[in-house]
Amino acid sequence: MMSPTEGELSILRVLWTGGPATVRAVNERLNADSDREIGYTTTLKLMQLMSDKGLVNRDTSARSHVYTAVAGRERTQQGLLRRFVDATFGGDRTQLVLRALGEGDATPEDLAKIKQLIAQLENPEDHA
Amino acid sequence: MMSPTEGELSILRVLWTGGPATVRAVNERLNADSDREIGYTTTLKLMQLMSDKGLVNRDTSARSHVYTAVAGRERTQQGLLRRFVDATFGGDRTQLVLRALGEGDATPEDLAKIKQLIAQLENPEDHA
DNA sequence: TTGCAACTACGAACCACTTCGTATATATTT
DNA sequence: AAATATATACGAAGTGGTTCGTAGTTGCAA
Repeated sequence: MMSPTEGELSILRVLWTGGPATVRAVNERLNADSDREIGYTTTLKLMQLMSDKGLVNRDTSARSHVYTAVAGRERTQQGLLRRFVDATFGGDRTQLVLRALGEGDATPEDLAKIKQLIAQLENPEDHA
Repeated sequence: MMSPTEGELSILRVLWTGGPATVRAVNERLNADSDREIGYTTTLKLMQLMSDKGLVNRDTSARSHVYTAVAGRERTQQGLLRRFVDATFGGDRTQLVLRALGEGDATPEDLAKIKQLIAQLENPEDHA
């Protein structure tokens, strides 16, 4: 599965969180979230290309086509993460984590979640 | 400070780890690390552009110019990380961390380092 | 039924990045 | 001194992504 570009990713995020949607719905959501005004046909074109690439599925039975994300959220994020950590941290994932936590605005809840995962990784049998 | 592109980043990584270097040295290091053969003039051009952008400093006193990274490693990585986490995880840094750790190949040493940082974040006064 | 609104299709321009060829200058070797 | 190797400079093309205008179609409302 090919990695989405930034523009494609912003559309996938809409479909991941809100479920299947029309071009208009996606475009409005996109414009609601960002300051930049994005033209309707721009979103349309992008979603058509995504359909060609197989990133989304397109239901053409109604006049307004309904698009559904095909690319899985976790798989896609994993793929992008790998590329990013290779390019920016030379593949060292721990460096990435340290840098991400180092910004200092993680909440106690965030830290708790992370600690819990670490505990699981250290003692797999406790949670198998 | 502007964010470097992927190509620029690969050059910065060489300068960060090895210190100031000539175009030839950087190009050889680049080719040693990757399978793709990168032309000498390609590296040259890229480094010239980086000099124009202020990402690197250029010492032209010798015939072979010597380049030094200007963009700081940590700052640059922070900037790229921010963009990435915004685009891919909607700005949720904790999601990024969980995903990064979830791949499952972190060593006990990695986990220890991360735990230590978390401890510091939870009890700042112990390390102030 | 006539006109207006909303939809899809698609070409084309634009932009940033990358890559390399070629020209030219400078050092080094024979 | 001539030939060779190595540098920089720079134009130009290729690529991928984004953006939008315009044309054509379909539904809906007056």
